[in-house]
Amino acid sequence: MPHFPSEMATPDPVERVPVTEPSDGIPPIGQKVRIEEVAALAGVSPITVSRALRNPAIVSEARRKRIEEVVTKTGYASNPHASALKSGRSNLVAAFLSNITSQQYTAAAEGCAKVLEEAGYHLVIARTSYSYARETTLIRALMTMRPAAAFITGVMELEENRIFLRNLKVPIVESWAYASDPIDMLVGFSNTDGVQLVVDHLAEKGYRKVGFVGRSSGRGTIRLNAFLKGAEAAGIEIKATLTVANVQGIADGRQALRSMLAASPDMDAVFCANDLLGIGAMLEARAMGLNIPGDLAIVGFGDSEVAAEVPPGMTTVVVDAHAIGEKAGEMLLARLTGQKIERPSCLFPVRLEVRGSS
Amino acid sequence: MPHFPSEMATPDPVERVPVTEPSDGIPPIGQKVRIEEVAALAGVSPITVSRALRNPAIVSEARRKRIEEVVTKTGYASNPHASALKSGRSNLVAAFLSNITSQQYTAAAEGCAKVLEEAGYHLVIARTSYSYARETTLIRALMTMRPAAAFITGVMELEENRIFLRNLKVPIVESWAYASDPIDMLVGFSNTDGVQLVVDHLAEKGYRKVGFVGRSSGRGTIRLNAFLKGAEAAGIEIKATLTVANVQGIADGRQALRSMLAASPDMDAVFCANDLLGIGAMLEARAMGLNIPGDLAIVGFGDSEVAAEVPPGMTTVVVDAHAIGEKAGEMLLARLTGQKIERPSCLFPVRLEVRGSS
DNA sequence: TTGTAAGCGTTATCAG
DNA sequence: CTGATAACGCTTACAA
Repeated sequence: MPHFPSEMATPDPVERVPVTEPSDGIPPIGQKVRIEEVAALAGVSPITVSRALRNPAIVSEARRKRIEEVVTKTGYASNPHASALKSGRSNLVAAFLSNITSQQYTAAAEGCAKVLEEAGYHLVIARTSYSYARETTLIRALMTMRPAAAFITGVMELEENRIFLRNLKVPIVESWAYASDPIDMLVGFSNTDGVQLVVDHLAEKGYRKVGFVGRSSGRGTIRLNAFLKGAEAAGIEIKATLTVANVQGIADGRQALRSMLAASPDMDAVFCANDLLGIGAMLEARAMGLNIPGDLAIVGFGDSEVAAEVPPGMTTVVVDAHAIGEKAGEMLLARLTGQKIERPSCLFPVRLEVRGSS
Repeated sequence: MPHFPSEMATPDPVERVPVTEPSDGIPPIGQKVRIEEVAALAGVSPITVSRALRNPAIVSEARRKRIEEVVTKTGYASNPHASALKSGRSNLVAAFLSNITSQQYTAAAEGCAKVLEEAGYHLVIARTSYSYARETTLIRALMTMRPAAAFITGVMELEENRIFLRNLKVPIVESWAYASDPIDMLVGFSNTDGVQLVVDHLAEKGYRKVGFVGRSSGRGTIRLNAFLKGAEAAGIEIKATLTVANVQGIADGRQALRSMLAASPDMDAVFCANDLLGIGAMLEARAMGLNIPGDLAIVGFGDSEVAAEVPPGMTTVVVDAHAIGEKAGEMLLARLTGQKIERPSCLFPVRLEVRGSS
């Protein structure tokens, strides 16, 4: 239970940094300047200031310089709401993450935000994956902000929302899967191929009685189906499949492994459709005294930070989430700056990182 | 290297959900209605619609009902930019995270976003911790959006920015430390007390030759200093301290442990100022064949998901990041709805979760 | 290349 | 409790 300060808690000596640096570049802070004043000081009209700021090339060298000086001196920053109101487009970019605490998605958001921020855009992050109704409400709410673009970590499933987003005519990047008909653009990888790498690897190593743990919706289904199909073709017997509803934590992985082994003690390998499940499975297997990979091989999907670190190292399909986010940011930016995108889809190749667990 | 689609990649069969549900509540999507039209349809003036939406109590029952009907029917959503332009305040809340990929901070952001979204606010997340110059630029940029409030995962250090934020007169919650003079409000815990719990625990268990791994800036300093001071008082000898600059990953923890053990092989315990470092240290210690806690005890700070799972379980100071975020959201909301906050600081008690590693 | 005029959609203000 | 009026600060459209 939180409480209010009392003599019971010791204050932390927080270090404060006084303003020491000479104001080298950083404009004075805390003012409220309008474009009109900048214009007056620079001896031009407001619209010229506006142009100098958003499209310097079309303003004469001399005036541009003068304007820039005044902007720096006054610390002018344009009011994004006024700008958005008039132009119908803001400097916000909407990011829809199905899970805001997922390392993978936040890594992607981080990459995307970094690229966009350099161009003056800001990411508004929203969490979607609770229910379709909530997702719909959320998209509507965010889109009233007239974001300049949108980034979706995943593929929008609800047709109604796809249509809505498409109609907005803003650049949109979906991601994380190789969907054939993106709303607009796509930065993804083939889950199907990633899973196939796993199947091939397991087959080659001689594993024949395998289990599957994964989520039961969205991409979870893709990975499950790809696995079932691939395993059949490779002559691998599926001893057990276990899908967890919406969670993907380490604890779920532990639990899943325990259940599956109870039902099918003779499994020789388990494929976990994401790394956290895989790590849970590895920890549980070791706790049960199993030898990895001797008694049981374990393979994950996603290459989270821990995968390489959990002994003996978890074999996993590598997905560079940060790079996906960066690429998404670049594609959005290209569109926003009027460049033609010749290919609306960018695919990252999938790769299996083989480690000690298989 | 990303590439563009070719025959090499297999498309994923992405499941699409058609619009089947009857439009129960969810208004039709994709329209562009203005307040004027709603007013006309309801037979009132635009300002009455505005009032009915933002302060229903001051509009007569009859008109309010009529307006609500029209709003539902038309799917009207007010333009937040026009609103923000006129009123000088938006429905955005700025969140400054020093690290957007930290589980702890995103968990807090998640909690905060959840609370705020129920009241119609949206979190704009920005990453601050690169340099003071960047932080300053970022704050300026975000604040031009006239956010209704701000949430900071940490305590703002730069005095210049503190003053700027305070002058904006919007509700602000700092967090994650017990600072004595917050900009506005605070939801935190005493790092000093948390570290003291660790010191007491180590002393009680008989560890006398300990090492410290942590970050060298911000809260890192607080934890380091508290540890040095506490250890001295408890008669514990500090064999080694190692601070890493800005990273806090598992790999850093491994590296740090190796360096420290090389320099001081007789350490009997290590305190890691965050869990990821601690987990790295544990994995490395085990890889080196050390027995935990027999040869070496390890204690972390933060209670990340993995702490409990890495065998034999890592002792750590528990910080409920999600709850901190929720509480922050509630305090901001209270202020935004005009409630008086009697106490500007809310502290969460600290607790040591003792597990197998010590 | 620059400027003028007008208005984006809402809400503050003040009068009824 | 309701309405008329006038902005909020910027950028589009058009003219020079």
